Amino acid sequence: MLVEDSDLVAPRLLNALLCRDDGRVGRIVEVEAYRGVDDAASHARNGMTGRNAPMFGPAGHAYCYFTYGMHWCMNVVTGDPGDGQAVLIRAVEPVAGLDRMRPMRSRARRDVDLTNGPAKLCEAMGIDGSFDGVDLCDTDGPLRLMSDDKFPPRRPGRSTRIGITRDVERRWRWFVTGNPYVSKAPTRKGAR
DNA sequence: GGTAAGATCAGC
DNA sequence: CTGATCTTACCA
Repeated sequence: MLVEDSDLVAPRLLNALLCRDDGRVGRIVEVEAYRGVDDAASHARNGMTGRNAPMFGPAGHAYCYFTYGMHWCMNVVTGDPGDGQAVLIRAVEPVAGLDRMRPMRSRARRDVDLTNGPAKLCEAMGIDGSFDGVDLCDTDGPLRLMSDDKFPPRRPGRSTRIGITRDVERRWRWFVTGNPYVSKAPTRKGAR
């Protein structure tokens, strides 16, 4: 069920739980789909490389990458092996383990700044390169994707993707409308 | 071997 | 709006 095109999986990951083995838990409130080798904005656009190899592996595993010389971001691989499809987790709402997150994000004065961005949530939850490729469905793993009784929103907010320079018109970003942890207010263009 | 750009963030 | 900071990937 996770093995599908990333733009179909992405909105369904909203309200799912990202869980660390130490009790830190975040509810996913913002995602972006990167659709593989045909997506000019994706890290997979030029095929498999050393860095993006996990994107071409099995669905349900993590793809973590280092960028701008200082930040880690994480994706959920969604396609069949060889597809290169993944969903970037752009924001979560902390629901447990806040006391462990705050020390990791000492620059964040307000709790809302703990996890309202793709690199911020990784810093808060301690996600780095050592999580690259881990199976998010492994119940004994260090990082897990889970669901509870809170279903994905029936009508999620939607907009163009953030921070990219190619294929900027596609509306492959989804978020929980009104959630304070969403990283950016929807851009006028392409927002709803 | 050199280099440009990068799925970001914080501070001015 | 700009600086930080450095890995990756592409090109010669």
